[in-house]
Amino acid sequence: MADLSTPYRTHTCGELRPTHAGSAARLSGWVHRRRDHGHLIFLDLRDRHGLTQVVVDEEEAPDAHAVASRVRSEYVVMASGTVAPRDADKVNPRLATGEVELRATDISVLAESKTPPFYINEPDAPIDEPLRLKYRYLDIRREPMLRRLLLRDRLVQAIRDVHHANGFVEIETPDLIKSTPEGARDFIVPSRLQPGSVYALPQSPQQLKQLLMVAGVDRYFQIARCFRDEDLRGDRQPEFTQLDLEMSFVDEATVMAFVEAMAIEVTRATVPERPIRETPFPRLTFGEATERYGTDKPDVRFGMELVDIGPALGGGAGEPSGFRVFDETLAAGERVKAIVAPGMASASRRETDELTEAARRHGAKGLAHLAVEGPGDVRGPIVKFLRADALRGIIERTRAEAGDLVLIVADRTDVANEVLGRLRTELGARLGLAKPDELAYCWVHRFPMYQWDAENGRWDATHNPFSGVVPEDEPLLVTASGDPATPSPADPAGRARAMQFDLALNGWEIGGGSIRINRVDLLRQSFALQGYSLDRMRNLFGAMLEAFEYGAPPHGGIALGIDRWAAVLADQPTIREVMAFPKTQSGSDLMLDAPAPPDPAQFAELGLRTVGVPDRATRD
RNA sequence: GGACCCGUGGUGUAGCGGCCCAACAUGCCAGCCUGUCACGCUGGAGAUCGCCGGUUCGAAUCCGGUCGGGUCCGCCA
Repeated sequence: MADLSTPYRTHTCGELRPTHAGSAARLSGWVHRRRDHGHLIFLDLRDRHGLTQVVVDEEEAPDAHAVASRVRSEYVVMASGTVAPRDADKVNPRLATGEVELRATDISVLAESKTPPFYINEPDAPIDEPLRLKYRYLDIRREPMLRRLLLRDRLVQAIRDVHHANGFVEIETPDLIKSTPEGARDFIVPSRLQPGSVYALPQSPQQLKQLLMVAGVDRYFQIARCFRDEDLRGDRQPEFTQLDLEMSFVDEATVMAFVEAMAIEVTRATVPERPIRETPFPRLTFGEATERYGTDKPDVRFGMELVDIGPALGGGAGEPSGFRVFDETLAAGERVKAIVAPGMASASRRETDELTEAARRHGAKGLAHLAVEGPGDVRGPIVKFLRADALRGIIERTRAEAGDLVLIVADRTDVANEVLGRLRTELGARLGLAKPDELAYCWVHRFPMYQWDAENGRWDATHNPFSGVVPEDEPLLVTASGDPATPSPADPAGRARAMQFDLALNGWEIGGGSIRINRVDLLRQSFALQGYSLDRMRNLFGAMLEAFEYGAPPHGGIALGIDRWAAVLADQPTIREVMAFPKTQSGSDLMLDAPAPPDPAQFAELGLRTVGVPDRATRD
């Protein structure tokens, strides 16, 4: 360790113990709290390491006492004196340093402070978030925020350790790159040297890391800043951080195995007190995930899975169930699915109305419910329509028990899954079904390669456009017509599955990866299906396409959202809580007051002027 | 682009047509206090209720707009 001793302090505010008793010490920190007893003043001195009580006795140190009596909250103070053990009845068990105190002989004010706009010394006090963001440097002085940034530091540190221990090389890639059309809107940066041209900020280092594979780097990782100009959410900021990694000469199993082992080790190093629910991580195909949980990022801490009750209703083929909505849905080839809300049979009319309203908001035409009062005693508005055996069949298939509420959606498969998936998430939270400490990782893989973009009449990559196809599905990468220029929703390509894998944690999507296409012919074929002409491909991905002519090794990797990962590990509802300086939903930095109108001189230099924006968008 | 919620002394809340030129807690200021640790006691200052407009005899309270913040939809491979 370097020698970091300074004139300002001999110890931190979290360091002194009874073993230091009798020795001289000097502390510097912020005044956390002052307790003035007239001739005796107590100062709690705080730094990021802890809190130490400083005692100033007017008889012992009149000068120090005079200084202490004019000191206020958040003043930066240096206190020198002797470490003294406290009498047994004066020990403060809530402080790590509570068995000792510093008897000050000398106190000096290093900096005064205005009264802060909110409490820094009361960790539980609620504060309006905009205020916290404006004074983020004060917010970070508060213990909860500091604790979360320290957790994030442990996370990133553990990530670096594990990667280096496994032969990965951390390489930085540029932030001024070229715009590519896939995915989100780019942030662009005008070029001064080439007026009229722009750089784009990377949405992720995707192409660059693949080029590093072509370069032979073999195992790369980076804690990379990424930028996407889309609307914000609790789990989305315009700039965010990814753990980006890529490996050569690997298959799907190798990448997933490494990421899984890495995630476990990193989790244990970061939050050793939180149990990981299941290892190896459960693996669900995309189809299973959506059928059973109604989402591709399931929270597998609790069951309450979606159940297909079609078969209990005659499946549209046999005897009709008696309830016309169900029978017509099944006859149309659509689905009737259900979830069981445990203990909610006694839900009030108001509660069931709210659930129905939520279902409608999420796109369902309605929501049927059955309250299981006891064995054979089922109540609800649709009971009178249902044949007895259909009703019995529903209870059997859903395994609903006395006291449970069965919620049923009859709709297209995607609607039924999505609606019930959302209800499951909401009810799981409301009913407290998940153990709050538990960390439930799970893999979702075998995504469809493409989804049909009805608006543009073409196939769109479901995830990364460079993702490879599952080998046995390679023949499916064609259109029905045989010409990639005339795609249709019935093309075999729609059935092709990607070597794509997402990592979910407690219902958050924290990462997505794949084995990439490393053959130029397949890459071209895949892009052609997505409606890219050869010229457009060259313009957009020229470097990649050319590089792949020079021997691209088989490779694959993943990107994990560090902010989301940290938020879940820190048990926080938004990623803002684990970012030092986040932006508001409208993309403002309330502390720096960004974005701000441009300086016209800067604009002129770049050959730019604003058009069609309000007056306030220009600065004098 | 859309839906919904929030905006009252420094902070967090209460008040939701007249009882409010606004209450409570805490913070702040002053005085007192030698063992506190959310110290205590006494006293004091501090908000025209985000902003603009309207309804009304009367608006913190109702309505419209606007600004700011949040949740969600769209968007985000």
